[in-house]
Amino acid sequence: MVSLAPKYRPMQRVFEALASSVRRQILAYLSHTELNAGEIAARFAMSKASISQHLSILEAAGLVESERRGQFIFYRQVPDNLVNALHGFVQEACPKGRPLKRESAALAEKGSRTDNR
Amino acid sequence: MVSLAPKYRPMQRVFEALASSVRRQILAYLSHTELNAGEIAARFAMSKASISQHLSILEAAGLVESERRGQFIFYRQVPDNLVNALHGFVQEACPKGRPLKRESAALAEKGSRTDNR
DNA sequence: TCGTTGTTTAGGAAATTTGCTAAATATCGA
DNA sequence: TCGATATTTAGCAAATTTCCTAAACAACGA
Repeated sequence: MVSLAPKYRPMQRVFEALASSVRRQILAYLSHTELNAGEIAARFAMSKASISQHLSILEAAGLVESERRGQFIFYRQVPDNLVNALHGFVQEACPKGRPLKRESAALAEKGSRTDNR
Repeated sequence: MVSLAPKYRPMQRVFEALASSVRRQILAYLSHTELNAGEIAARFAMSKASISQHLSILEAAGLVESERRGQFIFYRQVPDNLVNALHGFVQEACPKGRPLKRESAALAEKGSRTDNR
């Protein structure tokens, strides 16, 4: 009988955000550069309104942040947050001795734990 | 205009599987040991039928595998698959120069790429 | 073989997600 | 200030997810 984490916990929001391939693709675009909402929307066969909604979900999950500059609103990844969330998860869910687990453990050792779980 | 990956692609199934906190918790339980369906269900305030459904989603995503031994059906994590899926994702979606990214790149260098993307 | 235990499948209701169009808000440039 | 451009918010329909109960299936032990 585990008491499950409430829905609003950071970890939950992150994984819900990552469940959509559209949102994962947006994150991939933002891994190289920042882009404004229109530039992002132009890369999908979907209305701007829908992309805007996806962006707000990514933002609520703490994975991206936005900044208005003049007429445009630019989006960029929040550094570390995605890594930290995945790291926290891998910590609990990956079998011991697996590569990513070992790497994450090493990472944890070094400090800099923001603990997104 | 990106052509999004079809829904049945491994990566998509993995992230859909991870979107549920129940399923992530199951993975966490299975990281230490294998458990039969009843033992897993006993840890949640939820019907056995529902847990069975969650298990089948995890199995369809390739994250766990099951084996009947007599009266019981045992579940265990499929080694590497979770790590590989996350690794593939991090590869595309995490900003360059971030810790996990560098670690993953090093991992990729070593070969053993199953490429779950 | 029968009854019991372990697990899944079937069917359905409630909640959530996803996409759309239309309308609202914000900024720019003339 | 007006009109055009950029983006979000509102409201809604369709699809999906999640959980439940009841029934079916599988294996054990007497």
